[in-house]
Amino acid sequence: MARPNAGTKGVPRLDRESQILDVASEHFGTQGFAATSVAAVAAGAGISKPLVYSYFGSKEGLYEACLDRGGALLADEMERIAQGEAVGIERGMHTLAGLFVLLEDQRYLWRLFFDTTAPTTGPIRDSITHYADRIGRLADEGVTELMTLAGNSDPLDVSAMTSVWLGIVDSLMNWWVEHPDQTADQMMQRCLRLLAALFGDPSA
Amino acid sequence: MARPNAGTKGVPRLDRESQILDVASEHFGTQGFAATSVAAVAAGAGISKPLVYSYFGSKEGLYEACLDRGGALLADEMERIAQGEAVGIERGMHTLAGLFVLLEDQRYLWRLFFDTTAPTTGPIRDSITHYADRIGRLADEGVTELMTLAGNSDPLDVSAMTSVWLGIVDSLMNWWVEHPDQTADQMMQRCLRLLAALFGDPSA
DNA sequence: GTGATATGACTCTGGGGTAAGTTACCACCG
DNA sequence: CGGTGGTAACTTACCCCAGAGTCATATCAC
Repeated sequence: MARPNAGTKGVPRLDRESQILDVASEHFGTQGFAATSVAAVAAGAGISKPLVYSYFGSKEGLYEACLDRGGALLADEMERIAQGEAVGIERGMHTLAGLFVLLEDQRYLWRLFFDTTAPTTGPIRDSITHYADRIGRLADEGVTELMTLAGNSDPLDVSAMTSVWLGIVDSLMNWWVEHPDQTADQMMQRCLRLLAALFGDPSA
Repeated sequence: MARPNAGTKGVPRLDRESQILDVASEHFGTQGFAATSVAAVAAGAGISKPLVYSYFGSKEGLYEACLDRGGALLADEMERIAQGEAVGIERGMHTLAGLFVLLEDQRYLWRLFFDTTAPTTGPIRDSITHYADRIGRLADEGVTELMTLAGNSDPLDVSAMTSVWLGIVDSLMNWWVEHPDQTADQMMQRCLRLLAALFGDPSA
């Protein structure tokens, strides 16, 4: 029977995969795993569902591919930043600056790794754990430095502080999503002002 | 045909409703709306699915009932705390102390109002908005005070700082969920230590 | 022609929602 | 104080559909 839209459109697999991952990451990042449907992703990419399955195997495979691409991007950049000389609060600010620039066009990416509706078993669990650990280790490192300088090295305190730090990043990313007109630079300036307000920085 | 488990078990409606809401709030709060199934809630409460529907009408009705009960509890307590004299960081600490005591046995409750998989239309949207606004207004009030004292009253700055503050509360609640052995009092002491580490409090 | 790109039209399962029936409690009547 | 009808509390067994996943086929580049 006639299938008027079939046949290649001349888009190579790797390009198409990348395009699908763009759409899928946004859906997963904003709606969450459970609330995202593969059909919606396919429609968003302007293709049909079977092509998505042909390239990624399953919904979980698609999510995993998003995690791998996004996680590598995030973790690599954060590890690069962590090699700087800054410590304590300053290191945190450098990290934020890097994240703002990196994620300006995909602000939802951060949330992929904090989705409570994601499956907690199998390769997805592993992938989330892997990248969350890489990111978390850097956060932990920075927080440990800061806490040690302040004379506190209680492991639970460090753990809680790390969680708070990641929560701060999370809430800034969410706020940014809701304020699309804000540039990365404006975000950074804002963070510096907030910091100044908190610490009564005389330069404010 | 035989229905060996049918018939009343002598539990009055209001008691049963409350029990269902306990289970449902925990599921919704930990798994999120989309990833929670009514059957699982019913099983958790030791009853069958139709009873849940008989009492709450729909999955959304059930969620709304959770929101109403939890939201009233949260907002009332936070409004009570806000009547105190404390300002700035101190007010924040008082709020945390109150929340820790209030939520010691239902730490997931906070997350009901920050679930991205919840429907964004209809009465649920209204209910979330209502309580999030009540809570958010208090947070905004406290943050505005703090920022004004520091000489910054830019509305976007205040908005972002409020978001960060709510994010801090959120991350502390999440950390608490993952550390069930920690008491409310221990949490409060920990927060004071973290604050001291940040601000170099000489009393530390 | 061959293989990569692509799709229409299916199947099937999980979970929201329902119809109809069962049992226990209780108020009221005799 | 026993019967008895009404209602509240409950269940089994089902319907139904959205969405995950598949199959057979069609088109195009080379």
